[in-house]
Amino acid sequence: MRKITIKDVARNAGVSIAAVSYVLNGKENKVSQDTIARIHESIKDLNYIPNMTARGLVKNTSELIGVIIPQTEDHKQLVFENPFYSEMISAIEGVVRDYGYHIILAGVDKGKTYLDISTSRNLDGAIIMGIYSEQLYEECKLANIPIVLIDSYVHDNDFAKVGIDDELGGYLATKHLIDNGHRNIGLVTGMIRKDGVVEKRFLGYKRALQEAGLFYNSDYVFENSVSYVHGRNSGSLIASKFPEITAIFATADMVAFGVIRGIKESGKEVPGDVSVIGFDDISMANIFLPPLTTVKQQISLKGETAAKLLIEQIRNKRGVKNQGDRTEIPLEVVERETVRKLTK
Amino acid sequence: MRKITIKDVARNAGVSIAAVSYVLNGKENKVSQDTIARIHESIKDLNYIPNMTARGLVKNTSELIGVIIPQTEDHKQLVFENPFYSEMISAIEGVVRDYGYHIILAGVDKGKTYLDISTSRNLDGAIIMGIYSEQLYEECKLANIPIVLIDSYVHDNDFAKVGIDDELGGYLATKHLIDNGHRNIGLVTGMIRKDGVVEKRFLGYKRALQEAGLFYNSDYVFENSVSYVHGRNSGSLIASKFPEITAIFATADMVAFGVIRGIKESGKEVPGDVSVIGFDDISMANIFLPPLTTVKQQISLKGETAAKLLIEQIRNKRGVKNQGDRTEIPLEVVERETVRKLTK
DNA sequence: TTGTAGGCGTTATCAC
DNA sequence: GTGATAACGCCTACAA
Repeated sequence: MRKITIKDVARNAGVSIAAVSYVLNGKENKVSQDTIARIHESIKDLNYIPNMTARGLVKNTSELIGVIIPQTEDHKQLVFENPFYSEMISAIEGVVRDYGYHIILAGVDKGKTYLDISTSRNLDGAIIMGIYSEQLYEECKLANIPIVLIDSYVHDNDFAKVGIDDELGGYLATKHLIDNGHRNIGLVTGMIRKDGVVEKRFLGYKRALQEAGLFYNSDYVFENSVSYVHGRNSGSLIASKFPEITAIFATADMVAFGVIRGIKESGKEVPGDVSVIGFDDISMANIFLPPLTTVKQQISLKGETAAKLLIEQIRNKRGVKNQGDRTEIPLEVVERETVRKLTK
Repeated sequence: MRKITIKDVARNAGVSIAAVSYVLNGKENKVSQDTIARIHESIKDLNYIPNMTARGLVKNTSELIGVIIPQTEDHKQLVFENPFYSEMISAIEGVVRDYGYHIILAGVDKGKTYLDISTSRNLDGAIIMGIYSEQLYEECKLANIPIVLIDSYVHDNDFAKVGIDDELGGYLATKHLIDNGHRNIGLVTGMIRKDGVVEKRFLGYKRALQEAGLFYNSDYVFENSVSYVHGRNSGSLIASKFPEITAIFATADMVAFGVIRGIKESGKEVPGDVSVIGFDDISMANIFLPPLTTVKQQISLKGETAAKLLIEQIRNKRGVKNQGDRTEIPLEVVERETVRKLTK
């Protein structure tokens, strides 16, 4: 069963190839009403579907958008265990589809894989989630396509960025704890890297402490991977060795889940003995028991925004150059059941 | 900055275009060692990256694999909130990448979108997750590319299928409850559709009941969407109106989470008052508190298997036609803390 | 308004 | 061994 091409519809409609191409591309003013009708009919008859590959070759576009995702180090699997990413991708796919694009999902290995996929697939644009090496950013520039970075603080005007005010988020979380009467507040977090979201949250944590006249104690920060197990380890460590800590700010919900587990395993209660606040508000946060108090970032909105920004850039290719702005999605703490008000 | 092509490489190396193409495609026996070396050097020099689009046009392949995902009805968002899918996609992406393919992620709207994407993008193959209408399957056949269905029981030898023995899973879950002394066992589940996974699990539930000489009571099955909220509603309903029910089989972990929440909200305990067993063993199952007893399907393995099967089919295009086999991933119940042994 | 023809980057067939 | 050159399916001047 041969694939049917523009030629077939041309023949079937008794017109030229060019005519078909015209109506396919909306240049209908170049074609008579009669021809248009005949062509449309043929298209329907033959069930013709344009070949994007061929089109892409000549128009030098692909209607394809790359979504690049962090790689877990060990597994060479996408970091999908964290539902955070799935929610965002889902959102991205939604808007992108509305505009007629499709998504290519790809992890990036070591080496220059990114540039590879970008140019070999002729991507129209890309969304990059999470933080990467400088090298990746350099590659991206070479690729020379619109790119929007999610959650990156890289100082570079070549990329549009969407994210949140992580410093504020850290501040909000910590302040919420302070407002509830807590004074010795632990921080359980992933690696604090320069210009990473985690660092900002950490900074917010310190600011809230300082503003409240509280002493920042570096013994109270438990820094490791942003993972459930790290949370769990830290939780039990805190519960057993740091009885003075009455509240914990975990810089990701997944970590918070671990913290709570660890605490409970050490025979203490949340929020009875120690309060916990998370970060992200992934959908599990409200499903977990007890429901997690956390600072909510609107994950879907973030994805949508990134997608829209990207498409805008793609469409305005010739237009104004992107300014490197960072558009920020609002934040709010949502109170559920893991933070207790300290009376006394 | 013009994109550099095979032509540039040829010129730079002082050889013909054909020669370059040869070494690019491993037909090195047709080219002298010297030429090969010069070409490789030029490639590196110029940082040449082949254009898959052009290649695809002539070879009529794309090295692209479609991953089609169910659509939630309301939101037009991928059904990604269920981490189940993310885990699988992650697995798929991993193996597919190893073989040099990329993944196009797409939800399918109403209408014939699937065929569209498949032929317009010239997909080399596709993986379809979940259950769809007959119409979709018909479309797929028209597309005429290798397709593997995940979790489908469609009677059709044109597709390879990978899944699990859902009937057995349902049986195992229910039997586990029975073995722990429970006699009045509720079933909380998504819609029971003919040939759907849920129906099979339902059948397994009934078989276990029957085998144990237990009465099947249709009042005890709570059928609605496979969602957290449905679980929650059913949980509280059961806890308040069906005190005789001491155990519940929820046909998905997400539902089980809801059930547990509902039960607790009605002032009862899990597993103290009522036991709950889930299905899937998504990663949250072990993170949830209490850790969920559930029947584990190896989600990643399922994705990997599907991907490998598909690639095999793609590679053997000329070879044996797929037999429509359904390869099944083993199942096991993993005991955690939501099922209590009834002594009485 | 319509059709012809060149070209997008590659591959592959044939001569040389 | 090597190199023209005709496809692949489509778009778009340009000419008719």
